[in-house]
Amino acid sequence: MNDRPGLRERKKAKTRASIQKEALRLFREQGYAATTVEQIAEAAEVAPSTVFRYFATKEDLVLVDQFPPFIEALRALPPELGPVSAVRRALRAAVEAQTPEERADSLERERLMATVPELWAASLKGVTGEIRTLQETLAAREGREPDDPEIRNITGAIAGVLVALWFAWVRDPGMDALAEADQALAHLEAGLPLT
Amino acid sequence: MNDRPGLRERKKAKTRASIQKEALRLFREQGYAATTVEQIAEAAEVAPSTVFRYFATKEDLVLVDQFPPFIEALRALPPELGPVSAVRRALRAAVEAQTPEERADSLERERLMATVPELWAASLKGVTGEIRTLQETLAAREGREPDDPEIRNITGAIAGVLVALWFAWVRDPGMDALAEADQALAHLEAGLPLT
DNA sequence: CATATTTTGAGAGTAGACTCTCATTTGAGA
DNA sequence: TCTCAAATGAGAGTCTACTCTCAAAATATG
Repeated sequence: MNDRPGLRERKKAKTRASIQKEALRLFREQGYAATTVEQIAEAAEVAPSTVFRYFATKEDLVLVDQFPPFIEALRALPPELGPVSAVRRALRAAVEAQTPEERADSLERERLMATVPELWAASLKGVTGEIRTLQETLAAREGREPDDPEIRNITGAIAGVLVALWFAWVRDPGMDALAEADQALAHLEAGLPLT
Repeated sequence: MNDRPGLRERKKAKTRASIQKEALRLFREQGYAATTVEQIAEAAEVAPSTVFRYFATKEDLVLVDQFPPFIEALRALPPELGPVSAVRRALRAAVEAQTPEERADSLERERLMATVPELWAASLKGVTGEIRTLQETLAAREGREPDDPEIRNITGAIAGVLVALWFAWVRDPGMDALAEADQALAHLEAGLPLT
């Protein structure tokens, strides 16, 4: 009847974290495809079969959910706000809710994913699901069907603008991603004028 | 000195087409992952190793470049047109230049690519390059740098809207993809109002 | 301490994409 | 028809993600 997880649970969490950490390091250093599960197991000092006990597939070693906080922030915003404006605020809120450490970590991970084609590819299944969720959430805010073409276009445009920014950021890591994202969404909200 | 390719070349083209055709049929009927190269070889009445002589990887059986015609159409349009409007016309021009057969074929292919995560992932490297090309082309039309944030946003929004439509179309193959694309771009051009 | 449960390691096994080799066939050209 | 080069078939072989089994080790519990 102990709140604190027992030794067994703590050890499991540690093992899991260690496997994932080593995997990401190897992926970064030598590429996704070129890294075998065996190497990961060895680096994490664990048997290969243990890796599969923690992560069903190799791809799962990369996938992480940072999306729910954003969606929750979005759902919490009043529906009077337009979709783009709401996304803008939710994004800011979600980022600001992270500790600096979490933020650095997720930036590194995003960077890794965008840099290594195999990883970007591997994360794709998740990304499309996330965009679909965004679409459904925006639709709900406006009291429309998720497949409403206008909602679909807006969702697509938001995602497209952010992904384009993501790629630009990868080429120039110096930029302030959050500020740029805010500006980009503002530009989108204004109807994408060429000034 | 015959213009017409010799028997050998014609046979090769035929074999290649036959392999690809059977592969697409099997993918459609029983799924991509569930179809083995061996089955494809058998259906095309060819040895498995022959399949790999024509297509370096299983993924290559699906991937195709239809992008250049579109970009050329875009480059040919007068720069007075706004970016979105130009893309709209170029898209229409590129599609209309296809024979009905080519069109049906590429729709089928697109469908497979959007449906099967491995393929969508495999085509990703190409897609990102294409979007970059689009961005550069639009920038040139406007006399701007390719990395101009406004150009980047517009390019991202166009791509996002079209990709969102693509996915909607996959869920509902009945829709007229070209007409919908035209409408979606018109909506984008109007600033994505919610009516 | 003793027993029950969970987790792990070791390793054998499967499937399927992809490679290589070599003998055989087939079309090209004189 | 004869010779040469290219294409093919047959099949053995590799690589790696992923599965399964079972016994040993670690941990929980009384």
